[in-house]
Amino acid sequence: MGKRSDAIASEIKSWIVEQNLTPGHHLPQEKDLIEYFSSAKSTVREAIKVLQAQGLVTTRTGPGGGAFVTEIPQEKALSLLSNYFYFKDLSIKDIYQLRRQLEPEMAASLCGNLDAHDLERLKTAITIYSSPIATQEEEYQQRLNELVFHEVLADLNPNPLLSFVCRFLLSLLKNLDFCHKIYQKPNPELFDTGRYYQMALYDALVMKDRDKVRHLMQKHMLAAEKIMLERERELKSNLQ
Amino acid sequence: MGKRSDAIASEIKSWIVEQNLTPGHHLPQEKDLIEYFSSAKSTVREAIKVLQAQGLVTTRTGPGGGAFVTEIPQEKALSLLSNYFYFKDLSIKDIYQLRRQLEPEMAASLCGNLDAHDLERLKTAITIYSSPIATQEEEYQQRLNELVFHEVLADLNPNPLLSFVCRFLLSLLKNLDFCHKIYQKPNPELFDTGRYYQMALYDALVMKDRDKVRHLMQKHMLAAEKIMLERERELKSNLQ
DNA sequence: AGATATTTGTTCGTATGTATT
DNA sequence: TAATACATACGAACAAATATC
Repeated sequence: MGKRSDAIASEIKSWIVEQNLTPGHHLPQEKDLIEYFSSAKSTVREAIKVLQAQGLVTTRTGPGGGAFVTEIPQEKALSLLSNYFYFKDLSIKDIYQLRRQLEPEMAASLCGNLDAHDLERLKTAITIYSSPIATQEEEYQQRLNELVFHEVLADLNPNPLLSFVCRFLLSLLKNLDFCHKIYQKPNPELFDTGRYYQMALYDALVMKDRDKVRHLMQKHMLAAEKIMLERERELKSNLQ
Repeated sequence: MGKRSDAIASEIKSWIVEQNLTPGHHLPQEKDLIEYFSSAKSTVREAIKVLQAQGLVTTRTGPGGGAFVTEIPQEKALSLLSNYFYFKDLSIKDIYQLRRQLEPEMAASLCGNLDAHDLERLKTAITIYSSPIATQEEEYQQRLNELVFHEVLADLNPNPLLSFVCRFLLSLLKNLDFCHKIYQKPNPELFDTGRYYQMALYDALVMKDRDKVRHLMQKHMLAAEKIMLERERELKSNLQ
């Protein structure tokens, strides 16, 4: 891979680590990079574009503008990672094998570390999806709102790794084609058990009963997986 | 974000999903893309460069060349994701909170699904790091070889998600700055317990004793975490 | 508020490198 | 070996965005 622009991109990237550049630092301007690498404008621009596509830098026009080192937004990282799994053909079983392990740990580790405001966020996340359903479109929205509770839990967790992986699993449930189809069908069973567990989890979090939180989330995940697997089976048999 | 090249990149990306293009499909040639988007050469090239940086396409020169849809290599996905955590300041605790949950599940789910060849791979992974240590440099190599066993386990696992996350945790242990430092110091305790657990795990996998596998890996992770946390503490106090 | 200067973004034409036939 | 088809690199002119006065 002797491509010049790629070489420039990786050299600039190694600047960032070697000089310990932090978000906000600005890289040399285009014209200086052109001179430094003695390359053409387009070539340098392609190099910057690579870094931009990976989320490492952002650019601004105008005086004082240029390319700035940036902290990759979570959304960007989620979308970059989902590309990797696009051709991997994930199943409900695959996703829940991780959720079963991680969601209980995440909820438990949060126990006792939530202030009143955090608990309030969780409460509103639950109420969002308690409202009655009118149209078919709202049906699907309810399925998504069901996940909001878990998204809030992930947001509140101080472990960036755990938080990210859980959010990624949630994004798969939201965006994966077959999950999309599963969620589009009415699913009162999933709705009822989901709501029950979320309310019970909220109470246990208020009580700071860590073991109960963990245990409830384990049961919640097992129940959700069971229902989702059934829907997945139905979906597959309908296709044949 | 009204940038033309980004808009072109995301339109091409949506072609890939809408037309269900699979790895190997080739996109229109540069000149056709230029015509289709009625944009300049450099602009279209920057768009392709974005997709390339994200691993979605690769390009080839020469007749029959062009941009081809590709399956993102695992290495590429690992490196893209590690960018996200570069500024996140992860700790041993963060990493092991996930390893504690996932490694036992991974090993257990493998139990009974390994053929003779797979077991052979595991065995050689263990023996790699049993050889005696001569130089200081080999000391560090030994620390890395210790992880090879877990990498093989991840490779063998049929769940792409579980496999990827475990590999990512391993790549953090290898590449993160402070882990690097921890691993550079002699650590006979980590070495001995590691080797003990890996051999015990191998035996349990041969015996297809799933509960024992899970239990051993849980203890292995707890032991490793304990030692790593101590080293991390030492390192931090040395810096002050 | 408006003009200006600065910096990235886009255009276009040309030349070079590389793999296929 | 030569011809062809394609990406890659070059460079100068122009457009758009934005901070400053």
